[in-house]
Amino acid sequence: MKEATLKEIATTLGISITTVSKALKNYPDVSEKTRKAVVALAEELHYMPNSFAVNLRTKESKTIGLIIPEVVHHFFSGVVNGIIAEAEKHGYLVIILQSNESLELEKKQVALLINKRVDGIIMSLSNESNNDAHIKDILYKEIPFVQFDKISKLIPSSKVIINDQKAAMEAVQHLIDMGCKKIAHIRGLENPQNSIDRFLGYKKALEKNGIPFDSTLVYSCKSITFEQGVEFAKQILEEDKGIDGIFVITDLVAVGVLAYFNEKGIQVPNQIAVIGFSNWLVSQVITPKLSTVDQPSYEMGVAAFALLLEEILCRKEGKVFEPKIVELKTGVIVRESSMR
Amino acid sequence: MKEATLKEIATTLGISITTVSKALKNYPDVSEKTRKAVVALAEELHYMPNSFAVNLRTKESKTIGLIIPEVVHHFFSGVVNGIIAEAEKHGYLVIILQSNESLELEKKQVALLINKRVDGIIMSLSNESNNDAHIKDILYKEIPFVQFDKISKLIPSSKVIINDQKAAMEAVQHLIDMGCKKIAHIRGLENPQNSIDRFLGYKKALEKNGIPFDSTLVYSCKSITFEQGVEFAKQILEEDKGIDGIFVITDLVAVGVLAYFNEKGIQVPNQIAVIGFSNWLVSQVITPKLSTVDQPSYEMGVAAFALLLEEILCRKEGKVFEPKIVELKTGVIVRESSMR
DNA sequence: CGAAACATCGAAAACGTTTTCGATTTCACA
DNA sequence: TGTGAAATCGAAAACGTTTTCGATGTTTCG
Repeated sequence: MKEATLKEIATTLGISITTVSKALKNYPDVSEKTRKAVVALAEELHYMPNSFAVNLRTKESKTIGLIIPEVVHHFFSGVVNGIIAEAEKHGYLVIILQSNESLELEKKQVALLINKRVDGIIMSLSNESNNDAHIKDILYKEIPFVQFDKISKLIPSSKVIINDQKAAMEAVQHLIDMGCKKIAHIRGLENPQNSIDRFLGYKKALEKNGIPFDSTLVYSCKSITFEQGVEFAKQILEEDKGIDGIFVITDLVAVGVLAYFNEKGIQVPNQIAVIGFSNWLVSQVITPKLSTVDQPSYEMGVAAFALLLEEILCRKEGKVFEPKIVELKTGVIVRESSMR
Repeated sequence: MKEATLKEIATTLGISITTVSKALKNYPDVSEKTRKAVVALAEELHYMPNSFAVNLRTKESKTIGLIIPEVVHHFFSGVVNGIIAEAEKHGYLVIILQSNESLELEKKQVALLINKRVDGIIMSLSNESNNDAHIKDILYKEIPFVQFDKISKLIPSSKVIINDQKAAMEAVQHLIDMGCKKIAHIRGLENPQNSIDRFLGYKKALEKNGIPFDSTLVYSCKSITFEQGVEFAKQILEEDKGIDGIFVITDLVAVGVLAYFNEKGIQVPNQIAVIGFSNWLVSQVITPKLSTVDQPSYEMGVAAFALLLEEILCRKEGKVFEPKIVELKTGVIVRESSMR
């Protein structure tokens, strides 16, 4: 089960390794005759360049690393999809690692990828991560690096993001346009930037429409779960504050809200309108169908790889690379839960 | 930004490359004194072995390839999760490719992985794929290979599967136990093995309970979608055959059925009980909560990597490897949609 | 004291490719 | 026929590691 090598082709053809290599890479200084002979024999032996040797020689692996908090997540698997597709188009393969939102694991994985000498790294930070040494290592070693979604503004690298604040504003504006007067917000955890930004967007939308902000209308999730949504929905009904619209941090929680409202016979959207965030699959199959904000996950993946490739090529030429920030558009998807 | 090498350490310490290499790998024939000096300097220079060179020398990359039909799918992302976790535990990285159910892409990707000289390949076949040349290539090249979920029985490799037939039988048995007398089956596409097996399981369960099989109670999906479920639910109500239980090929379609029944005020499970397959996230958040069959996706990933690793190690010692088949247990998850 | 055993080291080959640079041959043209 | 240019080839170094095998020096022990 020996693999064919340049040497093997060279000796059977009675020429040098150099010439064989050149023939296969269409160098101009090899005659048509020998080129054809080489190509023919290479074909016959199913010759494939040994990528280990090529890597060593060229100092690149045509492989990039990707670290995300979790694969089993609608948004991230969409991004993964985009990255893989775009990478493959350009002859790159993708190694995926999962931090499970653990800073410690994330550090290990960065080290692994650096050690593997990937040509670049794309990453969405775990919640605990921020401006840590392992990230600086990447920059220090001048490894092309792109952050997406959960980013650290302190790290000077290319970034692909959405404007969470603007997206949230549009979602709340939509509720207002639908006639909602008293809008609650079920927000995410304290720390994550997107949680904060969506909250700020909610506030700004109220301001812009002259609606006074009322902090008792903001409910903070302890965890991003269906059950959390059920709980807050119950609380909202019990408090009976006259809330007629809810902007929820993400669809999963929003679906919990809908489930409880359905059970209690609350009319959605007529009594209370609901809008979520992220356009999970579940939002399209729930009754009533959930309005939400579309995050272009696939496109984010494509953009992230494009930026990475740009940096890879730029550095290859020895130039300095100026990090870029790409902000992708979101869009409100209006469905039954808010249409009135 | 020069990387430290063995040579660099050797020259600054005035010893040979050989000794440095041995010192770092704890060979017995290097004195304690020099070992400590080497380790200290290596630490100081942040020495990391150049994996390209190691790959070339050892002929292994500590990397495996994974080809799946699609990442953005609850089941597959679960498997991916298991594989990545288990691989990392053993020092392996995972390159993921997506066939998008296209035979052509699948072929290209197999070639890519072979060319990359991954240490092994794990794969779930696309629907069109069966006993094709590109798969045989893997075996011919003696690359460790494991199939999971969507497999070809014609390919003699290790496999990780669930018993779709048995799982389907149990699901239907559950409906019967709940008192269903006339049970319909919404089945999947014609070709895929799991679609066929689930159908056979449905038939067997009926037989076993002395219920005559009625082919007019079987509805064949043209596509695995929510809308398809809605459509068949409508048809079932219109036909009014007295159906009181439905076993559906997968949760997504089952949720479509539930949505239509909800809209028409059909009582689930009292008038018609419904059970799905795969335990998608959506099945837990729909109203009524959908009974389903749990596929241990994470465990399948773990098992698949374990088998692959076994083959890798076995072949490394030059032994012949005898393919193994692991069949994982499924379980019926009883929720509201069938509990009565 | 001489031989054997042991401890410590290093030279060198090998993995397979890419690329530089010089060598050789061929050919056109003055 | 001689000269320069063009065409064609190959030797060799380099990438950084691993490992075999032999060399040298040191200790032990009969």
